[in-house]
Amino acid sequence: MPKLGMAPIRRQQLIAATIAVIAEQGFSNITVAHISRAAGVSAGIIHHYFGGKNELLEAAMRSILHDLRARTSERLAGKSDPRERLRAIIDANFAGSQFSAMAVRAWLAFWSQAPYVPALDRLQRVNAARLRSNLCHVLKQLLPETEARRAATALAVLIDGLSLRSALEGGVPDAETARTLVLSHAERLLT
Amino acid sequence: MPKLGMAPIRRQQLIAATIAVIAEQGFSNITVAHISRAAGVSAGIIHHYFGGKNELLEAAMRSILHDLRARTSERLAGKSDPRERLRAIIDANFAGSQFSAMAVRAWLAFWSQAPYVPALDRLQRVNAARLRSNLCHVLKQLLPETEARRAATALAVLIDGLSLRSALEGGVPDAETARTLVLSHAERLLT
Amino acid sequence: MPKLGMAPIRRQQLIAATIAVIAEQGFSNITVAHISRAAGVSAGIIHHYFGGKNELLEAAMRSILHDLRARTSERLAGKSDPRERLRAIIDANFAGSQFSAMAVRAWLAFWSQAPYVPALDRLQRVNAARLRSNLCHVLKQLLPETEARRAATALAVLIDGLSLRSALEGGVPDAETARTLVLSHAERLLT
Amino acid sequence: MPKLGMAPIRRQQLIAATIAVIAEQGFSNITVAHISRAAGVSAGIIHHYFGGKNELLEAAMRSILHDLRARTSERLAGKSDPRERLRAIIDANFAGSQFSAMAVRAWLAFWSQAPYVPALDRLQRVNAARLRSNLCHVLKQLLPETEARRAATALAVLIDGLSLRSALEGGVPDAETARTLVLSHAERLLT
DNA sequence: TATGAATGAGGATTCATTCAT
DNA sequence: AATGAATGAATCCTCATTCAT
Repeated sequence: MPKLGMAPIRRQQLIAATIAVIAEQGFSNITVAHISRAAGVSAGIIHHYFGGKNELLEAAMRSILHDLRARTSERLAGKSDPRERLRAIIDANFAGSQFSAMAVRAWLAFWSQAPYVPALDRLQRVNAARLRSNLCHVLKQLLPETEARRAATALAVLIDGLSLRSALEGGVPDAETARTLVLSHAERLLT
Repeated sequence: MPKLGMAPIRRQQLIAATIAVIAEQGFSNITVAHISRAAGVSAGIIHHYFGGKNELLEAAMRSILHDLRARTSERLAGKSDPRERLRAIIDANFAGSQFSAMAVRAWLAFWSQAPYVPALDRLQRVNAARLRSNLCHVLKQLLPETEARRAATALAVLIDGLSLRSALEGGVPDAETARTLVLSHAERLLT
Repeated sequence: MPKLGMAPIRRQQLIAATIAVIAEQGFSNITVAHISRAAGVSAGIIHHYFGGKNELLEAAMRSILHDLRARTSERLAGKSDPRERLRAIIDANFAGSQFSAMAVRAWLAFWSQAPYVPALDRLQRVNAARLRSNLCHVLKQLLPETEARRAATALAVLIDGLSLRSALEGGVPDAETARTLVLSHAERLLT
Repeated sequence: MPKLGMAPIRRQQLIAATIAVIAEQGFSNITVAHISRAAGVSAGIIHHYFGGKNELLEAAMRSILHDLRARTSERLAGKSDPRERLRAIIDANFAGSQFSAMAVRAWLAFWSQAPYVPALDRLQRVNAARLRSNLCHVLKQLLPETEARRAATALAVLIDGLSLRSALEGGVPDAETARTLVLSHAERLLT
């Protein structure tokens, strides 16, 4: 049932299906057939809209990253107190879809591929740099520069480590505990 | 040229080649052809010694884990001071081949597959539990139980997070910095 | 923007695009997408006007043959001297678009398909028969019948061989040399 | 039934099947499935031995050209009289498998592809140059150089044109008539 | 023990064609 | 009349696995 202006809808549909399938089957086992079936469309349409499997995968990772970024901006908006801003950054990484079971699995999948796929690697690096820069910026208002930088690295590593652990343990991730762990570490760094 | 007693040698050869190839190409891109070429043998031999690709993969992960365990025991041997023991555990995770560029890449690859392959999942869980248990055991001698458990989790997450980051950044991992980061965090937890 | 009386225009547009694309990409590599893009229209329209890819291909070959026939009639018109008529036939085959780089490539493409596509085969045979009959008719005025028939065959073969060579060599075909070669051969046959 | 040293046999088998299938189905319609079925093997083996469809196609054309070259050398061997040598060259082009129905069809197919496939183009050009050079060399012993060169071109064009015609007409090619036509033309050029 | 030949299932991709708008 | 969305069949290719030698 061909309609006009389906492009953005289908693209979004396919990206969502891709993330779901990656989370469910892992990166090495996904096929365009799986994805298209999950999206309720034919396999050929993926090439129509994305040009190929790799491009779809890249678009999916980009979408996840975009969501994270949007969530961070949103939570940061209107806050000026450094501690509040720190909390906002951490929360953005452990809330909503980001920390859902599906999202962490997809994260893990993309991480595992990034070293071998330049396009994914770029995205991963940009994202890592952004997280660290966000943390660093806030921490500089609370700590001396050298300290701030070290603390930013430590927090970023904790955040990634928790995502990883969550993906590996399965089930619904315990966002609350995760947040507490990072925040308590942050507090310790600030005193 | 059939020789007697080749089994353990060949098995070791193939496992080493597997880890090397995984580190170099990632998990989704390896083939038995790659592995056997890297090992300098024919493709068929893999089935002779391991029964199939999956079994070889499992053996490779088991081998990595075995190495880590051996290294930990070795460093722990003869030490009774809790702080020294803590340091030994951390060092075992960031030293020698374990933290080499190849090993972290292989780790990441196995992590990404574990949720979808029961055999790998078991290994991953056993390993994670052992690390936490090791840390917990030591920390209980320095902190109240609840605190100790929380601290063990935090340190384990940091260790995994650093491996992940190291795999993603490429190049030779900075084991020194990694160790420092974890140890300084540990110190903070103990005071 | 639907317009009335577009049919002949669109058909011509598509046929021209088809010939251009065949010349540029060869027969095995053309797609309706290529052709429609070259014609600046959508892919679906081809089926609207021609019913399918094969029919369009047939129409394109028919168009080339039609041009050749028109050119021959034109040059033959008003000439009664046998030698002049012979020259006219030859010239028609090596002049204008017929012998252009594009046309010879298209010819070659159709030749290569003809044995496997009845519709194209018919066209090819009709054309070959017409050339031979034209030549034979003229030559009979200059030579005994048996000789004439043999000479007609030789000239037809030379003409086809030159088209082939020209298609294979690429670049702008040297129509002048081609004409000279055939005409000098013709002269030799007549003396 | 895997055996050792099958490589050359299988390669030859597959090349023969390729030529047969091209002759039977044309270039645009052949698939690796057709070829492998004709050779009585599986489709995968083509990639094992040739790396891919294109490489097999190239090998097939190379094989045809190699045969022609061998046949020419063979017929030329031990002949020193220019007219005899000329006859030998022509005969090599119209005899045996070369002029069989299958071979001319395959020739036509390769011709049609050459302009779009560099590897085939190279082969085609080398072959054309060799034919012309062979003819030229002989004719220089019978005619002044300029004449000889022109005559070589004319004979080469006739030979190609006859192959083309033969492919288009189908059935068993009339090698006898072809040879007569070229030879009579040659005689005329020499007097 | 070890190899290389061979297979066949499965995957990505291409593409002519159909059809609602 | 014309488009672009959508399909599904067909094609090339990959690869784990099997097996005779």
